[in-house]
Amino acid sequence: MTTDKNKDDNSLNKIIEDYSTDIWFKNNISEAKINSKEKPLVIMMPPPNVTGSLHIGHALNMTLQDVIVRYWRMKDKDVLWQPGTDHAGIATQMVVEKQLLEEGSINRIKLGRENFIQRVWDWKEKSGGTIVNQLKRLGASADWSRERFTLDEGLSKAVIEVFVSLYNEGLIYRDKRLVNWDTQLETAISDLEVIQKEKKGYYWHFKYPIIGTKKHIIVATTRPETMLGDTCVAVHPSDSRYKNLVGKKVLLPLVNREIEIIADEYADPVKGTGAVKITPAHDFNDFQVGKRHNIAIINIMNNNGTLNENVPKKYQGLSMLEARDQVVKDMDSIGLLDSIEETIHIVPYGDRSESVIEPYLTDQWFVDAKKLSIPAIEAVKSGQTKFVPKSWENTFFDWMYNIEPWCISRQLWWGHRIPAWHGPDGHIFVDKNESIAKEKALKKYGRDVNLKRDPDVLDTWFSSGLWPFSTLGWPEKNLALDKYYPGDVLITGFDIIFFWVARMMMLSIHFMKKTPFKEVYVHALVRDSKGNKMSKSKGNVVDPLILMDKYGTDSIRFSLTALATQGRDIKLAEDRIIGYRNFITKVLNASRFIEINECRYDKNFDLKAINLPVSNWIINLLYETAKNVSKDIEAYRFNEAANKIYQFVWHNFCDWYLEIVKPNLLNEENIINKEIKNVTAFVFSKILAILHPIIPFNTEYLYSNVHKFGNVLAISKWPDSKIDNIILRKDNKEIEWIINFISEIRSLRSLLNIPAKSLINIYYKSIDSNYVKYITNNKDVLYRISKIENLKHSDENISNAAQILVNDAIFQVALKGVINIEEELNRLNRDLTKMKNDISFINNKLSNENFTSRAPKEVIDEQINKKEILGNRITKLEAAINKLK
RNA sequence: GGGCGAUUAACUCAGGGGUAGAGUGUCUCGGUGACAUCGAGGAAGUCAUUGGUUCAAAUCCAAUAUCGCCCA
Repeated sequence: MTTDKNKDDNSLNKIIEDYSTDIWFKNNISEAKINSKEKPLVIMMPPPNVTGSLHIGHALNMTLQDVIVRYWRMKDKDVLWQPGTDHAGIATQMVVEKQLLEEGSINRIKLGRENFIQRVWDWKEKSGGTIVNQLKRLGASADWSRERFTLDEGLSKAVIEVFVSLYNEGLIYRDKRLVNWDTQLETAISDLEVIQKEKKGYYWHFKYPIIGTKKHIIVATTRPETMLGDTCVAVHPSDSRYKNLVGKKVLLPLVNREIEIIADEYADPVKGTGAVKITPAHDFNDFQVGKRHNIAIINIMNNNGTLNENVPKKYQGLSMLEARDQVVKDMDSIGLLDSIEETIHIVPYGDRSESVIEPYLTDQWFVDAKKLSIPAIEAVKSGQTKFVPKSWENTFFDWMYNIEPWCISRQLWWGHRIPAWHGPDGHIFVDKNESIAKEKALKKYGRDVNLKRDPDVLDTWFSSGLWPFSTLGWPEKNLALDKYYPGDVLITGFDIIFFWVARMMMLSIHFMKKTPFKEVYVHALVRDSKGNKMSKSKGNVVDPLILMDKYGTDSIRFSLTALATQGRDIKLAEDRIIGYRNFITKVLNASRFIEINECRYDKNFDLKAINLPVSNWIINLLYETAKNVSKDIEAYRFNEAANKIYQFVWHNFCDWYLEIVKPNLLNEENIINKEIKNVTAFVFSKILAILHPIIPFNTEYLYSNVHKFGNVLAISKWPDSKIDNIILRKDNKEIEWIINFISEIRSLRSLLNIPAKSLINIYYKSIDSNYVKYITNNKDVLYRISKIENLKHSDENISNAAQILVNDAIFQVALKGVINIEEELNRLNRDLTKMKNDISFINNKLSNENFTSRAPKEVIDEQINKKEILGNRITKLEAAINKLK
C-alpha cells in the first residue's frame, strides 16, 4: 500500500521538478544581467572537483547558496552565482591512470605526456559533467552560461599571468627544500594535503660507537631506516650527561661513516635517551638542525620511495619499510640494538593516496605566502572581510600567522604546466610563452640554445585561488570584472578555509587590490545521525541523490536548511527528512484545498478594502513572517528562516486560518466570500514566495502552473507590504480571542471525554462587550469548529456545567450527563494553583525594593501588566469554583 | 600540549539576563469534504557540576567534569 503511495509521490516529484527546471531554463532565471541597472549580488561557487559526485556536504553548501541567491533575485538584485569545476590535478590523474590500469593496455609513462593529457581531456568531456548535472538537479540556480573550468583557456591565461608576475616580484621562487613527498604518486604535496595519524609504533634504541673509546651513545628512533642517512647526533647543550661528548665523533654503524656529536636545543633531554640522531634529508626538524650546524645533507631515497645509491649496496632498492626491518635485524646481529620500546607516534599520510608521506629533498617552486598573508590578515582585521560566525576568524589568523612557504609545483601531468624554461646552464626563464623565453635566452647566450620546459604543473589550489577574478575574465579589462568584483559572500565549509579561502584572499588582494568577498559564511559539516563524520570506510555515508529520489529534492533542501545552525555540526537523521517531507505534503494539500474551493486572486480586487478581522490577522502574520525570514536569510540564520516559515504555514495558515475561513468559503452566497477567496489566494501566493528560496521546485510548480498566480515565481517579488500595496491593520485581538476560545473548548472536551461529535451548549453571564461582539461576528466558525449547539447569554447558574476561562471571561459548558463535580473542581483548582503560583512569583518581584528601584521601567510595567491580567483571571476562576461548591 | 565548540524533554536540536521552546517520539481521542505523510488534546526538563557578577542567571564570568573538532 505504502509503496504505491511512494510511487505516486515519486512520479509527482518528477513532474514537479521537471516542470520547474524547464520554466527556469526557458526564462533564464539564473543568468546574471550584466547590463541591468540593478545592484549586483555576487557569490562565487566553490568549484567542486571535476571528478566529484554530489555528496551531502555539497548538497548543504549548494543549497545554502541557492537559498541566498534565489532570495536576492526576488529582491531585485542582479545576481551572479558563478559556477564551475576545478581540474583536481591528483584526483583526476588518478582516475584516468586507474582506467589505464584496468584496461591493462599501457601505463601513463608509456603513453607519453601528450597522449595521456589527451586521455584525461577525453575523460573530462565524457564524465566531467556528472557533478554539474547533479547540482542542476539540486536546483542550483547558478549562471551556468558562465560556467568555468580551472583549465579553461581564459583561466589558464590568468594562471600564467599570475605566475609570471609573482615570479618577477620575487614572490615565487625555486628552492631546494624538504617537501612532503608522496612516494606512490611520486609528487610533492602541500602541508595541507598531509593527514597526521596516530599510529602504534616502536622506539628502537641504537648504540652508536664513539670513536676512540669503547663507549656508545644511545639514540632512539621511530624510523630506523633513516639512520642510513644520518649525518650527526645531537644532544641538548645543557644536558650534563653528554657535555663531554660534544665534538666527539661516532662511527655510524652499517654505513661506517664518521659523524659528529653536536649540541642543539632541538634535542629534548627528557625524550628517549636525550640524544637524537639527525637525518637532515628526511626529517623536517633534522633539516633545521642540519642547516644551523652546516651539516651534510644526504638524500637516501628515490622518487618511488626505494633507497638509492647513497646507502650501502645491501639496502639499495629496498623500500623504506623493508629497509627498516633489515636495519633493525642487522643492528641486532652486531649487538648495537639496545632495546625496543612500544610507543604511539604520529605518521603522515597523503590524503589522496593514503600512503605514508616522506619528507624529501627536491627542487620545487614556492610562493612566498608569508608576504602575501599580510594584506589578507589586514583585510579581516579591518573588517573588509568578515567571517560568520566570527569565531572562525581565529582559525584563519592562527593559520595565517604561522604560514609556511607554499609548495606549488606538482610532479604531475594534468594541470597548468609551469611557464619556466631551463637553459643548458640551469638558468631559468620564466615567461608567458616559449617564444619570449627563447628571445631572452638568445640575448643571454648570444646563440640559439635548447630550452627545456619545466615538467611540473601547478597545485590545483593555485588556479582555484584566482577564482574570484579569473572567472570574470581577468586579466582582460571588461565589464563583468568591473561590475562583479569584489563579490559579496562566500559560502563554504570550514575544512577549506586554509586550502581555498586563505589563498583566494592572498591572491585576489594582491592582484585586484580589494578583498574578494565582504563576508565568508562558514557552515557546518554534515555528520551521520550519531554525530560521526561520514566516510566511505565507516560505511555511514548518506547519498543525497538517493535521498532526493526517495523524498524529493525539496525535502532534502528544506531539511538541510532547517538544520543549518551556525557553529554546530549537522547530525542528519532520516526522520528529520521525513518530517520536512511531510511539511511539503502539507503545502500541497493546502494548495489542493484552495484549488477545490476555487480561490483565485482577482487583479481587480482591492487589497486596501480588506477588512475582515481574520483577513487582517493572517495578513499581519504573513508580512511579519516575510520580514523575519528576510532578516534571517540576510544574517545567514538559515535554520531560523526555515522554522519560522514552517510555523507560519502549518500552524497559522493551515491549522487556524483555513479552518476559520472554511465555513464561509463553502457559502458562496455570503458577502464576505469574495474577500475570503481573494485573501486566501493572495496569502497563499505570498507563502509560496517566502518558501521559494528553500523549496523552489514545489513552489514554482504551484505558483505558475497550478494556481497561475503569475508567470514565474523565481523572478517575482519577495513579499513586502509596501510593494504589494497593502495596508496592515495591526489588530489581531478578535482572532486571537477566537483561537483561545476554541482551544479552551477543545481542551475541555478532551479532558472530560466529551465525544467529538456531540454538540454542547455554552452560556455566559456578564462578559466584556468586546467578547460578545467577537462571538456574534464569528458565530458560524465557533459553532462549527467547537461543535456548539447554543452559545448564548444566560443569567442562570447552570447545573452540571463545566467552567472554562477564556482570557478573563467565564463560560459555563452544560453537559448532558451528570458531571463529576469533584473532578471538575480538581481540574479548575489545578489551573488556579498554577495561576496563583505565577502571581505570587510576580508579587515577590514587585515587592522587592531592589527590583522596583533598579529594574528598567519596561520590565516593571510588564510585570504589573501581567499581574493585572492574571489577577482578573484568578478572580473569575475563583467565582466559578465557588459556584460549583 | 595549544585553540575552538558542545553539554537544555526519551531522541535531535533552537533560544541566549525578566518564571523553558520546536520537531520527532510517546500517551488518549478521532475513518470528518485539503491533508492519517493527517487532525485534536495530554504527559514529559534542577537548562552538566560548583562558585561568582546582578534586583534578576539556563543565558554573562571563572573553575571542574565529560564529549567532539582543529592545530602541533
